[in-house]
Amino acid sequence: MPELPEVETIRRQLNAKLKNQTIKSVRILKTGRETPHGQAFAKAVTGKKIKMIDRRAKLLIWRFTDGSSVTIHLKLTGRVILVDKKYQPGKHDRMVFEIGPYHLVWSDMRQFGTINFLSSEALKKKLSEYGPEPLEIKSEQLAALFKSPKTRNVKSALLNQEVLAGVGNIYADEALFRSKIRPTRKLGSLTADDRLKLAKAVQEVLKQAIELKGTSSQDYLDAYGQEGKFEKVLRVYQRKGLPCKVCGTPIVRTVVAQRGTHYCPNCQK
DNA sequence: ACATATTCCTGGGGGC
DNA sequence: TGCCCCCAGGAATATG
Repeated sequence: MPELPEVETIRRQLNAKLKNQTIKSVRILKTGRETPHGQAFAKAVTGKKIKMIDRRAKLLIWRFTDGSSVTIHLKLTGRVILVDKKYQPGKHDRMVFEIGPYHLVWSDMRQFGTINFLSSEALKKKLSEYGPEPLEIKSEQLAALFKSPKTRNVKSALLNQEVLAGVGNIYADEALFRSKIRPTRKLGSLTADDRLKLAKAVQEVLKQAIELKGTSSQDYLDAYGQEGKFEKVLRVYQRKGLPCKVCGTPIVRTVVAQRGTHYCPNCQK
């Protein structure tokens, strides 16, 4: 599922192609997850010139030269892929864009994803709801976010987009493993050393995942339809019952904060 | 101000 | 082989 590293990978790929290009047409194949609804969406974005492709949290943002924008949240199974002009739309495709000489398809098997056309004010408001970008602050600043509330468990803090932006289930579990912290720990039980280790682990995991172009354990593909390679270095996520790569103890899967949660019962205290 | 439950949805896996 | 049931999960929303 697309988290910060996956969306950042797509952002870089799209920005290289779509910057300074104009949206020539929008074909809506399936309505319901866009605002404004239906043809009003197509009408709003047709003719807009892309100033840059941006990202905030897990949100892909097409910033237009007039200050308006399109935001796409891929949720669990969304894909945004550059295709050629002869492309035949598939079952799960929702929209096909013609942008300068390029063609772009947005698809979403489980239909959780959203796409919105926003005024500059609406975008500003939306982005203000997110916590800081973990790769744009110092590890000490990131560590400070894990101080309170003391009763919140550390996994739900990592997943909460208002605490920090962009971490989802895969990288939360991987960062907790790397910092040897059990996902059920309350923030109030973490030492200053735990918080700093966790902050550094979050940053390391996200950076490495961007280098490897994300994780494709489920449905994620990048803007060229390619899989990410982070899956090969996963240490706990989706490794239930497999031996811990550090100590050999079988990895445990439980549910924390309504999410499947993987950890090593020996390494993570 | 926290946790927990529910909702959206489809493909895939387990059970028989 | 083929049902049926259940489950994954981001985040908005409702409820405790």
